[in-house]
Amino acid sequence: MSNSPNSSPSLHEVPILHVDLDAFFASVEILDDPSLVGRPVCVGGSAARGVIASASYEARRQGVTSAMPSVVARRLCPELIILPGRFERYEQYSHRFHSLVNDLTPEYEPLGLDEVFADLRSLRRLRIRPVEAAQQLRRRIREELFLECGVGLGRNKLFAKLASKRSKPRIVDHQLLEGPGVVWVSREMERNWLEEMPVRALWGVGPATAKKLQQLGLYWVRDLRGVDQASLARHVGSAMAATLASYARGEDDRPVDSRRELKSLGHDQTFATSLVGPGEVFAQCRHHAGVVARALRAQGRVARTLSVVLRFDDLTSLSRSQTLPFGVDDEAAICSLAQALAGSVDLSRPVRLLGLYASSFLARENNPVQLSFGVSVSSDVRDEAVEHSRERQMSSAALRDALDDIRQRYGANSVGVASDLYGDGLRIERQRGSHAFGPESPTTPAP
DNA sequence: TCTGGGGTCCTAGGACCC
DNA sequence: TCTGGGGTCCTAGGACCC
Repeated sequence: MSNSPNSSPSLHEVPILHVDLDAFFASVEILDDPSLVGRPVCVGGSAARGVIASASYEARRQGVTSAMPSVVARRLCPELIILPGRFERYEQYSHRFHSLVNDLTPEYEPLGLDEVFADLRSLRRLRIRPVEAAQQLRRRIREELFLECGVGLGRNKLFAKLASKRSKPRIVDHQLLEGPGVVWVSREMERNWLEEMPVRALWGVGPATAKKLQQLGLYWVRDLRGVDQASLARHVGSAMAATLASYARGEDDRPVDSRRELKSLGHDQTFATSLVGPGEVFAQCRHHAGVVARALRAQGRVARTLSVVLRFDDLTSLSRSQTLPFGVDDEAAICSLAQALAGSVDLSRPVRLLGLYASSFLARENNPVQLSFGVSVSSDVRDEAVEHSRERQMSSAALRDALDDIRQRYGANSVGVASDLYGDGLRIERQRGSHAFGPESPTTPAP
């Protein structure tokens, strides 16, 4: 890796840039609270089932890494400070980060809050060398956001990402070693890079795929070169086989896409103590429905498909979904569908995680039926409510049909859930017992 | 040591239409 | 009367990314 500045490559050679902020969440926390400087800081869940989302380099020196269970992290580093995370704050920093990249080129594609790919080809007329552009970007991120980052440059996303990984600081024997900050992979270097790379380093190869490849005797990227793609496909699927074959040749045709649209959104939560029984699960559905409904409205979208995911104490998961002929963004409607979907599975086992996801988006103005229900109607819908009373009747009927359909498919009545729609409100009752789990409190009588 | 929460994409089977 | 094949949508599960 001869990344000496005097052999700086051309834009033609390394048009793709990847930036990755160092220890992003933890760094923001330290910026906002200077008393944390020099201390081992993490962001993550501190409860029994929590994991580390981001670890400062001081924490990493003690062996703490992201995705590590917090229980383990604390054992490695008893003085570890685990903060709960303030995602609105990280989003503010992320927007400022994106706007610095945007000053370089509008052709960029965010990956999470703290990484960005950029296509530098539009800089051609400025006669700026890619390494120079990368160094400028790093300087601005440091001087204006007070954050550190690593930048990689390559022919495509594959090499840019591998390069940015090498640009970062490393921990060796509990000591922090500075990284080069900017790393590029020139055409001559590409083959050597791939030669020494384990398959696990490739994008899309996680623990499961790595294990399958290992069983086939494939440990290194170079091992993939001679493999017959059709026989590889029998083990890892045709799409993965094609991707691996391309990457092994250093080819990656994924474009930098600055116009990607959100395809799904949702909310899930792992509980320190598992939920027991339909009552607790349904109450949590209502909370999740509120989160998802607000997120949809913030996006100006309605969703036709809702999915519920349950994870049990043995870590097995199960999902149920339903696609409607119209979109919803209303808390009451989403809640009743979520409860019907959750109620269609056997809830006698404790539930460790409950997730609720929305997809198949429509723009609100393209929704064939405008849904609205009493308790959580947003103001703009309420203004239209009177003149759209007929549509509202339609939507109530359509929603009821959807709920009936769920019960018919899954035999939901057999697990003790029934529902009724009345007026503008919605209520779900358990057949056994008189508890109500609708939008009203359990003791509220029907109007 | 025992695994979060935000997402994306792929696969496979079934239903339905032409 | 018995049967095809392709396309699209939906559902469920799994793997992966940060």
